[in-house]
Amino acid sequence: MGVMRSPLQLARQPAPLQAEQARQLLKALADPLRLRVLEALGGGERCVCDLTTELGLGQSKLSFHLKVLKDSGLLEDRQQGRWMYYSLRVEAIEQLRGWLGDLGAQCTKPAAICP
Amino acid sequence: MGVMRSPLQLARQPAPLQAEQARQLLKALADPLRLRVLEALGGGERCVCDLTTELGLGQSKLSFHLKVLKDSGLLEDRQQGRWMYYSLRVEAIEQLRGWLGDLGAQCTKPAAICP
DNA sequence: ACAACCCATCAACCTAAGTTGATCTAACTT
DNA sequence: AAGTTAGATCAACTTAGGTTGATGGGTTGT
Repeated sequence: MGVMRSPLQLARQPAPLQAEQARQLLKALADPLRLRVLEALGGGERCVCDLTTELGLGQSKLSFHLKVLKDSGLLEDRQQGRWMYYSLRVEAIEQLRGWLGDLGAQCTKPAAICP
Repeated sequence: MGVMRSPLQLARQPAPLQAEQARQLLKALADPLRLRVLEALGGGERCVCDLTTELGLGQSKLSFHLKVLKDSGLLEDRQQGRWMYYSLRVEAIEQLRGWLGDLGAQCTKPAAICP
């Protein structure tokens, strides 16, 4: 019984990341505003209304970035009444960490000489 | 005697990364072509001429991306005769890994309730 | 049912980032 | 010295990404 999952919806286990998946995470992380959002969410799950006031952002703007983060797999959301709660997916971060580890682990081979 | 270094030229020790520095690394990593370059460099130091043929890239294009990677601190270069050699800076990768670790470590706090 | 509220989505706009071909410099070759 | 090669840099263009204000759908409160 194979585990069905969409390309960006990462598996529950810290399965090794492929380059393209890693790139999506990296791209999502590489924005100052989104980093602020993540830092805010480091303190735990928050609703959008809190985040807007806390970060001083327009509602539409924040919504845009939350979507980017969610689509990358870094966040998950949960609706409760009329509020949306967002929280970090630590697993995604761990996977990316693992991927970076692999990248760094390679480079111990000797150099190839050019001419 | 203080250690003089430019903002993106990272220190030799795995000193903790600041958000902005991390962001530069993330942005540099978040490109498919640059990931291919890094993978190629995972095998060790390479000269530009090798990389162009190996990756099938225009010279100008590769040069552009190498500059981005170098400016972020992910690569270092070395000139020998008329060849430029590029190699991974494992330390930068380790720093980013550390930063990701810190980010993930935060989120164990309880959720704040909204209304 | 109506009003108020939370948030996602859309379209138009604006800015940043990657691509391409050309030019320029520095280092070897003969 | 003249020619060749490796690679950086530049300007013009193209594309991708972020911003803004408006609209709409779902949920709660009266």
